[in-house]
Amino acid sequence: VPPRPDGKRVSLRALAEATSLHPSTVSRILNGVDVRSSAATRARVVRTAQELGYQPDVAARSLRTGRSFAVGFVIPDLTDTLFARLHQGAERAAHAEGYHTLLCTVELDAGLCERDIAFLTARGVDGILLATARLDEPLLERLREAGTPCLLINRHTLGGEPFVAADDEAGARAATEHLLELGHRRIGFVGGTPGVSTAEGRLAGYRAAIEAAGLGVDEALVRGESFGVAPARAAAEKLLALDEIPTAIVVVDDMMALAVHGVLREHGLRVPEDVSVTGFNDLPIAELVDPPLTTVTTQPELMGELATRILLDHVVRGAELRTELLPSSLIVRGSTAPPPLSRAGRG
Amino acid sequence: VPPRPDGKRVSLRALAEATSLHPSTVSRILNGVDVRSSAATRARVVRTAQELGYQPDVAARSLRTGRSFAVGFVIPDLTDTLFARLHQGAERAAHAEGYHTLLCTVELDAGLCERDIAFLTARGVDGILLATARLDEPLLERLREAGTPCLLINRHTLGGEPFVAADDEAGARAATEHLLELGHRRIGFVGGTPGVSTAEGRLAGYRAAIEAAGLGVDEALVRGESFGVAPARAAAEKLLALDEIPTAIVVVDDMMALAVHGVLREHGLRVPEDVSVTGFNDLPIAELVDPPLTTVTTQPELMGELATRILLDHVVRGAELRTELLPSSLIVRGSTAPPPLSRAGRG
DNA sequence: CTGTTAGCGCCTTCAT
DNA sequence: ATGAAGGCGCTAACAG
Repeated sequence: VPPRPDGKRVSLRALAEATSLHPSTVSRILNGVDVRSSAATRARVVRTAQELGYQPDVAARSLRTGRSFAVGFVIPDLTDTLFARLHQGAERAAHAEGYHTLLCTVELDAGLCERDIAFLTARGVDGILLATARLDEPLLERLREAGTPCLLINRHTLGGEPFVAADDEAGARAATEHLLELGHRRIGFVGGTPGVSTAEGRLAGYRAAIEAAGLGVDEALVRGESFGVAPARAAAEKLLALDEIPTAIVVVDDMMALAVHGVLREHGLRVPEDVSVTGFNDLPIAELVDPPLTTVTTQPELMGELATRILLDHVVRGAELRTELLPSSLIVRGSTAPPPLSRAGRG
Repeated sequence: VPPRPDGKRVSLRALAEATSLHPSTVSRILNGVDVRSSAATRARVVRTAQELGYQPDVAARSLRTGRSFAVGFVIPDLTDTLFARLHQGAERAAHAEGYHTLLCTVELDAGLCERDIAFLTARGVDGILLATARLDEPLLERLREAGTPCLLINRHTLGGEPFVAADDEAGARAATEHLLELGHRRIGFVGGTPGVSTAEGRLAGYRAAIEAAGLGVDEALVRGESFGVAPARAAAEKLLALDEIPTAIVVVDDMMALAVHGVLREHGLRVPEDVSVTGFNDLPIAELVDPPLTTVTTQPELMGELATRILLDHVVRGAELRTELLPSSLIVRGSTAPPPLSRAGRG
């Protein structure tokens, strides 16, 4: 006896009896596969299926087809709004194909680990979206062996695996150029975890802009050990301990930018009058704080949606996985202004 | 032929052959059910299971047992950190029992709707955690009929359904009392969506504190049509349009409190010098902004964890669902201070 | 155009 | 203490 207390989920067999057809015929019609039935019976079946509220049993279907109709979504921390937004897009695209996402929460910056692979493969996900990849991700090989397709999202590797991510370099370059145009010449950088493409890409964009302006990169101005509020505060303190402090700081992330702002405040410095600050990701708070934060936006929902579509195109229809680089664009708000010297010069 | 390209997941049968036992024996041993085998063979089976990396096929197991080993988690929007934190706790507790959570994202304040029920029951979840209930939630009856247990989390109904939630009333009362102690007598309230327990409970706490202080509630000071940043701004504008504006505002949510702060700023008012502001939920940004936000904390991870444990105790072991009210506590930060008049009086 | 058959991997009753 | 048998609900080959 099946333990389910209510004995009345309509099965395919019940539907077949109701329509005086064979289960397999009904199955074919409802799945739109091998449709040789007349339009009349087809309509009849579909209608009674709706009337009886037929819902195919996913477990049975999975067992039979070998597909679970789930994609794993490996993410560090939904508490970070960026990842929540990525997931929102992914969920929407998954539902559109009758799929659902299976969340696998991992430690930030730890990459993919055995436990996660076990969790996801045990549930037989048909594919994986990995948002936490490091530049070197040896365990991807394990997934390949297991035959589970994997698409990187948000962060990419150096191994040439397909990914969907924002153009981090262009975003950081735009932010830095914006500061250069305002007249800043001494621009600090508060970065993220080394070995992670978002951190490295944004740093590269910062460097590229500085060098394109004919200025050398002063390595004393490049700080940041890892993502996170505490590291950001530490990095800011180091920048403020310099003999000559920067007049602007490019920060790798919005929350971290707010943390940097906090440290500046503690030192009696005002944003943007004394020091300009830029962030990354355009979190909802960015426009609520004072001053509203100049930042780079990256359309995370779109990214999640696109990545999921690409992955499911592969899983469901056998298309090739492919890489997409999404544009990032600068949003100028109140946290950036000309440097104090040029203001003094003007005044 | 099963479509899975790699033909080599170890099945129970493979394990049986490896141990020269019958599949059913192996099953019994691994599930710890009806254990009549000798300790020796038991150990041998467990060991080889680990060696071969045996993972029971969830689909097959679900089909057979009628359990899906998944609980649905109905949530409005992971972008709101509160819900992300609830989920984090829930996920942890679910994993501890071999369960996973199946996220079902719904519109904020819409309660439970047909589509969500269909989504979750189609996947045969063994239970549902509903974080978006309204005080009147007629569709819960539908779930009862379907035989899917449901535990409310975060918000409760008036129908007496079991829930796990924070003491919203006590939290708002504490915030209001704190303002009263600072000397405020004209305290505004920016509330959330009517018909939702968190909004109503916090409003009730505000009222209770005002009345306990021997003051009458001035209904002109009670504003707010629904949760959200835009409604919060509108409510703040209304409070500032009064002949005599409040010297403090209790806001039903942190993000909304920041929005209110923004409106105050636009009107040339400083927080807390001119107007004090309190929030609710203690989001991570609360301590990063300037001034850091005085708010009420509610341990959302614990709430998610506890609710999941209670639900699974019911699902797995048949325990009764029960209600738990978690304490909320006030965190005093920089956004609250004595009202301007008393400061003038002191000065 | 429709029905028959078989089996996905597992658990559970019943028989040894 | 173990084996045998059956079936959960569905789909995909192969007849008719």
